[in-house]
Amino acid sequence: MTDVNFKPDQPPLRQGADKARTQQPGGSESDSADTLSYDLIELLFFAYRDFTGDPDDVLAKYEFGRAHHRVLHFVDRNPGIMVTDLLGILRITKQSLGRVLKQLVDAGIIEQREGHHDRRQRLLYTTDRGHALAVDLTSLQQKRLERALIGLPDGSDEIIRRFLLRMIDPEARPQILQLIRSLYDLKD
Amino acid sequence: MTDVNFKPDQPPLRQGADKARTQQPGGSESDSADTLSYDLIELLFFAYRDFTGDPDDVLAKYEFGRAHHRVLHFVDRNPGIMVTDLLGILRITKQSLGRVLKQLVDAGIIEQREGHHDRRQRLLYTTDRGHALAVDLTSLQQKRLERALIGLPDGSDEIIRRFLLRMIDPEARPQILQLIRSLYDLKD
DNA sequence: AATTTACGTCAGTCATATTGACTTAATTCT
DNA sequence: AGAATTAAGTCAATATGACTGACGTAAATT
Repeated sequence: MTDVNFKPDQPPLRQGADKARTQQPGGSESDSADTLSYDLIELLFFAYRDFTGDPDDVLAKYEFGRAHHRVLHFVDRNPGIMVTDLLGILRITKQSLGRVLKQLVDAGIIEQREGHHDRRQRLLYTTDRGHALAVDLTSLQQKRLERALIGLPDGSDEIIRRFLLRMIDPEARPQILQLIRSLYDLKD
Repeated sequence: MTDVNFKPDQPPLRQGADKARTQQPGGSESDSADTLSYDLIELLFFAYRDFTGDPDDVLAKYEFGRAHHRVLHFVDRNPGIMVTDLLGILRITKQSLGRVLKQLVDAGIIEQREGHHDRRQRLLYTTDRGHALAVDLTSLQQKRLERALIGLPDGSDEIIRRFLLRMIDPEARPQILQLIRSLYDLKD
């Protein structure tokens, strides 16, 4: 067994069923409305966990964490991005970014250059090494996505893209679509 | 503007394009193989962020975090679960769970009862309050999922379920399918 | 009777995030 | 030209959620 610690020889969890509330786990009884369905929620939880797990393993060798990955990813995707814009994408504070960014710069993964027109700016770029690492991490995730998609009916990726886009807060979608340049045409 | 701090009046990010590496962001040039595509990766990132954002806001009022949510969720889903099994699902250590669980117990959200057959066990149950909170959080996420699904072609949810399942490490799938009882029949 | 299991706890550490205040330099506004 | 704003960085303190390693106790299993 890998990591998860189940005991498949025991009755699959839940040995108790004594209290008041009708003891149906995802109970279709006393619940809010028309039977909560948990499957998508839980699938998303586990899928995302494993999705981020691949890069995490590689990053660990560099003594980097997920925060470094996010910064590296968006800098590599947006060469010359301003610190302020990066903060906006990541929705973290300057102070949080500060430490992580410094480590990436010190490690020769990210480079800062003065802005052309605005000399207050420190535009961010990946170095060649940094770009290589970013590509490495991205292709791990890409491979997982490809493996998950093969075997699904034609047009599934389109459906999944639309689904994911619509999971995002409507107000945030325009900016994200802009970020993901390849999807300008995606039907909402 | 909500939260993301873009400047739509500026050229949509990236003002620089000077260095060596062909400055195509997701470069179809020098990259590993057949053009990395970033859209699904980024959609998943933002979708998951907003998906967890709804519960986070509610939990903040209780002074709880995402760790509490995960514990609450899986205890509510598996009434009478053993501490050991919960650790296995969450893939965290006893010590990490300890603090969070204690807070949930102190707040009257989760209840511990001695095992029937095995008196070493502290089986975990949500209290009525805890169950109510769990339902509350779940329905927020459920609503977001429903909003994302309406308008998609028939059978989309099936495709998405299969996709998400296949994003999970193959070794972990059996246990997860067992956890998500409603999906026993899901075609791999 | 010895071993293993379930649970808890003590103590220390780390990574990632937060808030608030303040500085410097550069740009923009009036 | 002077005032206000913006970009970036920094100091200091704090919180959360995770980790390791070690140890203890009670109950079950072998």
